[in-house]
Amino acid sequence: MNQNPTLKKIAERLNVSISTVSRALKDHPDISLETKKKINELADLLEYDPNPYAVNLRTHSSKEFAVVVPSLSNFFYHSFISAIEEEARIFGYSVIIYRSSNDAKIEQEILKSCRHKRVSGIFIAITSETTDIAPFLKLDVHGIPVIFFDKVPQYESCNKICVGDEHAAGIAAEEIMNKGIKNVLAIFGDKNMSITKARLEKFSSVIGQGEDVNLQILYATSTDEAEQVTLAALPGYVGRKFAVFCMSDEILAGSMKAIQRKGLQAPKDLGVIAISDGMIPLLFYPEITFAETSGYNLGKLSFSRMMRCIAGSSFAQTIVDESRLVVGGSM
Amino acid sequence: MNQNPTLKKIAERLNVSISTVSRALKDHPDISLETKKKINELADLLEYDPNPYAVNLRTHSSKEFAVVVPSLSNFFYHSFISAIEEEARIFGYSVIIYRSSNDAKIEQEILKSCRHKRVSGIFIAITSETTDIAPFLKLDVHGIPVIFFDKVPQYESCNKICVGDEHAAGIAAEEIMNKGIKNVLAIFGDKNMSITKARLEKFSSVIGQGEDVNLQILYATSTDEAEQVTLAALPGYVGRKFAVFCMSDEILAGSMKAIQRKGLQAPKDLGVIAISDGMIPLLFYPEITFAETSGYNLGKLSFSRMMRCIAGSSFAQTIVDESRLVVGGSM
DNA sequence: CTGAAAGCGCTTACAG
DNA sequence: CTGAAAGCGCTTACAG
Repeated sequence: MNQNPTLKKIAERLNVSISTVSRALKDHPDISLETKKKINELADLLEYDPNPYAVNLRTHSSKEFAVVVPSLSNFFYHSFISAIEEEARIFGYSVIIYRSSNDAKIEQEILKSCRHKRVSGIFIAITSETTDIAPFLKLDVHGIPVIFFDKVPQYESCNKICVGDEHAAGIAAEEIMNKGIKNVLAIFGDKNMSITKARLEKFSSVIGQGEDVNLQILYATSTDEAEQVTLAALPGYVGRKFAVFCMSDEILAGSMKAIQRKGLQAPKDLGVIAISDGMIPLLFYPEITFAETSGYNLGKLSFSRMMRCIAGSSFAQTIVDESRLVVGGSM
Repeated sequence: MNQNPTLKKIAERLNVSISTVSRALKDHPDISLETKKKINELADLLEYDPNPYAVNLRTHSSKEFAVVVPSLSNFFYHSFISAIEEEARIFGYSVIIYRSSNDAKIEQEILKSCRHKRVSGIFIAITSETTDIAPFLKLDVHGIPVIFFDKVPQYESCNKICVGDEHAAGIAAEEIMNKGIKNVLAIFGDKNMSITKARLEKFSSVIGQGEDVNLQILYATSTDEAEQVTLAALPGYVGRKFAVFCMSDEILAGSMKAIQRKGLQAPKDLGVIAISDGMIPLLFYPEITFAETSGYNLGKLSFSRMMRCIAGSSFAQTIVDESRLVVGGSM
């Protein structure tokens, strides 16, 4: 059973010291070209790769980023992770993905593991239960930068990269206004979430600028509930020119079920518009028009912020990514 | 900046040797109860946790499993990972998730990283490009068990945990027969994939047992293509009693779009049935009837196989998880 | 230009 | 029951 090659083995075979091999492999200027050449050749031949545990033990640094998300079955996080991986590859980092299952206790365990592993940095969308952000700040102090994305804490002084909730809600509302629709049924998520508040406020304010507009606002905390409330509200609109706005994919899935159940078809019988990461709107015909919240963009932004932190930038910053309208056939 | 506590620090504070601390913390019988007690108390107080790099360097073993999947935006893999994490937590292992992006080169890099990290075991769904399985076998030889799941290689002598393709196709076909439907439009995926062959063969054979049954088989390698081929085929069926069978979620998404586009509604105008992991069928009203392929079950099966390998079982085994019918309202 | 040595934090065979 | 010592594989200040 051939073991992984080590510096020692290479050194013995070449009759040089371990130090020399180590230096040659990292192209240290002290080592002669000739020595470097023969060492590199043998290392290539043996497919030498440094033992990451030994390196870490010595240097206290891993070239690893951690990404922590509440859930993986989510197009938005998926594209976020894609963006991080793309960038990380370029800079020679690898990416470890953790899933908190939206459980604050698991999140704490993951954090601890990240600390012990001395990851180079953490990208995290916190759970909805997370209240204590002291552990995160502590990591930052210990030299492990933390970039919060999407689900971020209220606390001001940390690095936050967010979806432009107001902006997305605004362009959805404008699209409704542009179509001259005067009756609007808007379904929002959990009243207590800051994301709901931000989207609701902007949406209402834009819609409120129209004349004679009739806006009904409902809330749902799950896909099932969204189906129920939409189902109950729809009869009041049938026959009139109206639009349904869904503030998220979770809501959209439920509302679309209610709409199908009532036998209504967009854009003939009603308009449908959502804020979405872009997966679910494509499953229907016609495709649903939506204000896109792009995980991919957020990933790119987060990564460049991370690299700045690693380079030593210490001030915290909140970055907001703007949304764009993706036109389907549902309005 | 307070560093992480180490054995040395605890030893110094308590005026004992590092060896004693190490032993006390792992409840070694040699150490007196009294000593153990005071050491454990201090360790708790300091929130001591062994440095995983040092432990690994010494013992050549990490308590980590790697899960490698082609894609994360997939309900099936998501529930597979859930199952693995649940079990791993119980046994004190942590789980690292890698994504190969269905790229054989990235897969190789991940494998290399797993080897260097000396993970305790690997669960992998291989890419569709993967042809050389020698690297996997090599890991097995080096004492890192590899459990293939879902997307598995042809090679016989390895541990494979698969979805029951034949079984799922069989129960979907039976459901169609039971409903007395004589016209069947079946859409399958990439002709070259073994999964397609297995499902097709069983499906055809069960349908073939019916009398006067008219079966049309089409292929599509993407959601868009599924939409196109379904769209082209539908007009031939309108007005007759017929069913559409979709062999996967990818196909289902496309076919449903075509069905919606033609203004057809299940179960009034046609029957719809699929093989699915259970996410997409729930987005429609009525919900689509499907033969379930459960990632969760597969995860549980894979994990118990893994633990057996770690315990020393050396013979390879192929396990097939059977499917069950989830009745929606589409038939 | 090259090497010997110390040390990262742990485990464990050996000695007492 | 406890400790000194070696060593896992690496890096780097120090010496020559």
